[in-house]
Amino acid sequence: MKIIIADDHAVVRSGFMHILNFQADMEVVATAADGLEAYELVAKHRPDILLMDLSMPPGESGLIATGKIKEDFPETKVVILTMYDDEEYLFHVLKNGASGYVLKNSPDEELLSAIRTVYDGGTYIHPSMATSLVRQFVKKDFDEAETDPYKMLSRREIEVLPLVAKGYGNKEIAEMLYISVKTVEAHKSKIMEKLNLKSRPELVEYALRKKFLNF
Amino acid sequence: MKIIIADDHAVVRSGFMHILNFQADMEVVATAADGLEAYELVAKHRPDILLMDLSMPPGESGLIATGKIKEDFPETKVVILTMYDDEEYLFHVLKNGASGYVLKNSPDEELLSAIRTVYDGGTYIHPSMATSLVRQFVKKDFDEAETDPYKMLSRREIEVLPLVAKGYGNKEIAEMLYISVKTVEAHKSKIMEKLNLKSRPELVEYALRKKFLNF
DNA sequence: GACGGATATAGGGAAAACCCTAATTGGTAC
DNA sequence: GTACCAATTAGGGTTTTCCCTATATCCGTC
Repeated sequence: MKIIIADDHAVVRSGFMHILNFQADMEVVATAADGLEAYELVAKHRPDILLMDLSMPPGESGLIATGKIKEDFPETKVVILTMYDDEEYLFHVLKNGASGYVLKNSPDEELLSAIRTVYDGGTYIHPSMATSLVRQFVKKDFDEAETDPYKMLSRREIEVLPLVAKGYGNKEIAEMLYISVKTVEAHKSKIMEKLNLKSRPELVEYALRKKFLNF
Repeated sequence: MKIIIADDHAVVRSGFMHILNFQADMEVVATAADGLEAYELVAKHRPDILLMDLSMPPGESGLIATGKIKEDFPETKVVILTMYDDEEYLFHVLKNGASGYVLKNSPDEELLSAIRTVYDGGTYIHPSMATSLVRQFVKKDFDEAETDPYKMLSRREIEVLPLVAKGYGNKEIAEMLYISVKTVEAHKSKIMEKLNLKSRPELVEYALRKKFLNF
């Protein structure tokens, strides 16, 4: 099978190429540094499999590219390789047409197995994430708006989130916003519920990721 | 030369191993998923080179591990492989004793060249960062004592600071570091005293400014 | 030996966070 | 009218943090 690898890190691309070219049934025909380049190479080489990183800053992301490639080159199957085990990413990627979702923190054998499963017409998802997928499938239809904190959270929640993340106490936040401590607690709890965050460190990380912490 | 690879992503480790084992003069003798494991493997194998990622959450970071390894195994040379091209990271890493700093967004040849340079007793820095280093070197005597957390804080304090800033509770940090809650409280208090920080938000801001939160 | 720093830990009380539950009001959509 | 969400607030119990004080050991320096 013909494979293209897309990852923003050159030595990482090279490493994957070495792994895959060791397999008798796999041949890496090209490598790309971002989604745009991946699209162009898919158009040129028409591979069986595109193995692509999800996040390739500053270039086009694997998510965007997946959608375009599935639309224009449906015979090429996309396997996403990523560090993100957050189910939100998984859902987005699958909705955009990817056939596989593999974590970078997986052994080679799993990556190879995923590629072969997808090549044979199946869909591969890391087992630890399959449960999340089923649960989410049962819920109401997933909506694009749900990835954007500005659409998921209320205005007040958007005010409270960075303050909590910056380490201000509930009492301090209450004084800043002219509300009661109980209200702050309630907002924080609701934020974590809406964003499915289980701990304060997760909240801080989320705030950092979403660039909420500009001092 | 004997090499150990440390990176939190299994397939990435494997990829690097493939690249390096292709070289007649290189042999990968072990791989580690975090700083702690890297330390143990260095103790066991006494490699010539440790090729290590800078950020390996949730395990011990490459920065912390570099300091420990340089202290206890000075004959092993550390090459940091990272996505971070920010000079702040570079300086911290070099101060902690690393001999090489290579960006993941580099071609194989550069990685191999860096390893060989370091093995031969040199120091390797990506050319794009060398200018920054010289500029900062000129400034450094003037500013260093005042602003350098690595001079102001003890090793343990440097471990505790980012954890506090990330929102982990004292109890959680105590469990992570195998110390008592009281010790965590003491370290945090000492950190704030030394850095003249008056509140938790100031501590978080400091940690962000000094780029402690991606470690 | 004296001193200081690093690391570790304790006691104890007050304050705060966490967590669960519950309620009210206003606005909007059906 | 009903249901839902946002904003606000409460009660109450448990856990944790904060803050102050104190101690011990080890190591390095003078």
